[in-house]
Amino acid sequence: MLDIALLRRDPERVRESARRRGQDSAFVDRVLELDETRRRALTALEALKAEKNALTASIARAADRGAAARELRPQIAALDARIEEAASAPPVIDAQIAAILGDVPNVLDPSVPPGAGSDDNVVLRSWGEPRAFDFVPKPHWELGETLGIIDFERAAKLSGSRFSILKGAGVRLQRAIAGFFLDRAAHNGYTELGVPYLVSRTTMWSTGQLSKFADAMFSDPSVEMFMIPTAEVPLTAYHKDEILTAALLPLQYCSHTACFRKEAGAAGKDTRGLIRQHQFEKVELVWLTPAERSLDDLDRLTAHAEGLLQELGLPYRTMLLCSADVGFNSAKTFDLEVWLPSDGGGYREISSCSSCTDFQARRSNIRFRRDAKAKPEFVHTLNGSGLAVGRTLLAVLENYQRADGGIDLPAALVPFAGFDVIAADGSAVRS
RNA sequence: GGAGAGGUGGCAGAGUGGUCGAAUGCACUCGCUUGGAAAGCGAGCAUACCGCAAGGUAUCGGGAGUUCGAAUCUCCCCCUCUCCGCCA
Repeated sequence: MLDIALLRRDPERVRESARRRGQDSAFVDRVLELDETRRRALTALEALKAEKNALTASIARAADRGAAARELRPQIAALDARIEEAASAPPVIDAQIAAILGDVPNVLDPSVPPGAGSDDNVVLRSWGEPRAFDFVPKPHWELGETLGIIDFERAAKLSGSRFSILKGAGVRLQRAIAGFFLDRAAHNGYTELGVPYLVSRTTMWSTGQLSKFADAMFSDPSVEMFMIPTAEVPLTAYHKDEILTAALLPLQYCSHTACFRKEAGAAGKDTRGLIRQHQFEKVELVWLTPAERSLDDLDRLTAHAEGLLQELGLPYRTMLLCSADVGFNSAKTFDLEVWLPSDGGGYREISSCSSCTDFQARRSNIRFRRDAKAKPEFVHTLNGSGLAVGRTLLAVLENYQRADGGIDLPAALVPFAGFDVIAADGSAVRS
């Protein structure tokens, strides 16, 4: 949520950000108008309340309270009527402002390049050479089915489309990937949390997933619980309603969770394979940090995610998302796209690293004090995948496939997997 | 699911109808003291909103009510804890 003070102080900055996102900026004037009305109504109401409080206090001070109360009752009753009338407006206006502001995306960082869509994202850097194959590389779903380590058919039988069942070496490899990510996260200073996969409506709202994205999430309305679309939600909201001390910052958390998404808007896209599933695993990295460190720490977080791809020897490129492609919560986002050799080759998103500035912290009410006497300030929240586990699995399968259909594991995964080859018959082999 | 207890400032914990935004302790900040430190002493120390300011308004889990007046009384809801039941 934006600070309404920012709209008062610098409305043009908010308008410009909205325009750069390709969105209507008319809400700025609407909110400012409501705000003006609200303040006038509030001042009037508070004056009446002050008047009443003064009368009440005089009763408390009177020698004979009963007599004083009887004497002042008509005056107070008259004030009560005016107060009741004056009190009706502010909450209504507050709700109107909150409803508008709650659906306004974060203000973009100045360094975000202009653009109209994902084609305008900027390639910042590339790492690694895509491997030259002396055979036609297969897509991972073919590899997985041939090896007998991914079973889409039976998953569809159990749950429908966009589900998969990993088996044997496949699920062991997935577990190794997650273990590798968590191990590196620990080395990079992240504290691992085992978090709930179901969270309340309030929590979802406080990290910006609601109310705009309710359609994208699985939920149980009977208990008002939502299945997390990413561990960003519980990790970011972990310190909800807390006032932290500056010495604690920056805080770094990571978690390996399943994630659940309806993918309602992606009908017909990526219908084959592991790319787009209703349920997938991810290791998420989250920072809480002071404003002045926000962008530097975003670079650190991104470097941590990139380091994983480098250790795995997976070629990737780092994209700076353009103004139209930056998500609702984010002020600035880097996407990491991993090289997939199948289908002629191409880059696919495997991590998205964002600074949400104080946008989520304001919704979550997460603050800190610079020193004992300082006023609490909102922290900045950063998040990024480190990395998407399912997509890493398919990237490993495709990039490390052999002509015979077997897979050579990248060296970094071997200690976590306990094997270094998936043989052509699907068996895990330690050579 | 049943029964009970409880939710007060950064923390602990008083407060059961008025002068209570809230005792006290801890933590923290500043000062005195000291060669320095500890102890001791003194002062300060919740949040949000409105206002140039003085100041005002609201907030004791959330909401509604009683009352001239509610942290305190009533009702509803939420959460936590304990015991019982059930269960991976």
